[in-house]
Amino acid sequence: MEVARELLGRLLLRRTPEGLAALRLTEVEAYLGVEDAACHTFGGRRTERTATMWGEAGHAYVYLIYGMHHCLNVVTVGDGHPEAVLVRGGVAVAGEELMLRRRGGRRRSLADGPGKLCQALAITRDDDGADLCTPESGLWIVDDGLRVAEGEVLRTPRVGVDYAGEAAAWPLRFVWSRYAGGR
DNA sequence: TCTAGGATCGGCT
DNA sequence: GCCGATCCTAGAT
Repeated sequence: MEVARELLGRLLLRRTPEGLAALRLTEVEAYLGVEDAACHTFGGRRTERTATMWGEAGHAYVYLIYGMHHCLNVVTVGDGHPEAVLVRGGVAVAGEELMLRRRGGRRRSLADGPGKLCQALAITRDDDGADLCTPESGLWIVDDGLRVAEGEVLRTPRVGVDYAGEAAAWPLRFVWSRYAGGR
């Protein structure tokens, strides 16, 4: 929850042969590991897919959903505690034209959803395990000093986890209110 | 080996 | 607001 809150306003950068692109994060969700029924590692599940969630904090956990979209997560705790933050949305601060091309010219919904965000940044399963703390990975997060005021942080239940029982109601979705609206 | 279903998106009504 | 696309993953057999 702490990392989710702190990621709002941070920059997610992406370097590929096509060029540099950057998003300022506006929407994230916390997934609290083995005790969270909405989390892929609920109940201690440990599979090939979720292997990176069980690994070192600060790395990317990328998975495919609905057979066609990718979702990017930031692995948090580490040390046997497989928790993560799902990156759900951001606004362009660099490389907007490049991201537009990848998104098929959809300027109004460039990266306001986890699948769209991955498409805009060309993130796939190949990026699973990437070290998000160094530019050398080509996918990394930086703090440029900007801070999102506490009064601008909106908290709601997470999206699409109705099946998760009690956990479905936990207010683990963090949204930068000035960018709320797009889902 | 089989099967059900999913941390979504976009087009259509 | 509804619904189909599309295929991997995980659990059951």
